[in-house]
Amino acid sequence: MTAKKTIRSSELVIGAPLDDSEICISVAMLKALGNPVRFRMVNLIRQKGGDVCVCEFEKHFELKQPTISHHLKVLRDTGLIRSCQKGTWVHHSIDPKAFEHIQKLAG
Amino acid sequence: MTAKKTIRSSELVIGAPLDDSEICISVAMLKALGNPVRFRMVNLIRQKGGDVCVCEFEKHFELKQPTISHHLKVLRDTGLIRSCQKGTWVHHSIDPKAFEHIQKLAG
DNA sequence: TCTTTATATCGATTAAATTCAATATAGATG
DNA sequence: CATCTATATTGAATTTAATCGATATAAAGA
Repeated sequence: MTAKKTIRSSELVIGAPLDDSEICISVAMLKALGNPVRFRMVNLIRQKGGDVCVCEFEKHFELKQPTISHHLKVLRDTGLIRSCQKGTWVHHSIDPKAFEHIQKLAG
Repeated sequence: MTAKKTIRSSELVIGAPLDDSEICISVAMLKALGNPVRFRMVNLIRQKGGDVCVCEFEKHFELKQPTISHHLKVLRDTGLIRSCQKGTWVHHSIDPKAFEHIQKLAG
């Protein structure tokens, strides 16, 4: 269940009459962040100021590479992070729009 | 896995050096909201302005009463809502502190 | 106190998420 | 092009979450 559509930016708050696609995207984001591994990954990227590669995550988490890769994909698919390939490495950074979106929801 | 402890209110943002209990509480909140049923429940309470009873949820969701009750418990245990018994009915309302917390995390 | 009504809990079933070994891919380098 | 290295994908096993029927509890009213 991926959610790649963009959504309107006004009145996007829990409590407003949200349509199904808005709810679907919002829930996907919150669910993605609502996992301890992924939360810590995002925390790490923010601490590092962006551009963290997969091998860096492997150092910080006692998880195998396919698992790291899986979680990064979930974060990417929900729009929380962006990935950019630089040679063999892939650098991951935060997508600020997603966090603005969550802020509005809670606001 | 419940998370009822209160947490410090300064610098509580993803990207700051969060300790385990802060992460645990934050993740529990996000996970609770990251479910379509619970998201819509919170949405409904906010739309109604608070004080929604279980039977009201039963009208809006095609779920049996034990399931509704279960989801409300998850929302209560993570601090997103508060429940207050009035006679036989139980009224549910938002706990604003939880939403401030989420806003800070994303900010 | 007996019954009714609203909500909660328990136990079982089903569905979904997490994890990893094995394998694939794709860029870099010799 | 052969190989090495970083990352992705696949498929299977395990764990966790969602759902519901049955039943319990607790307040209200007859």
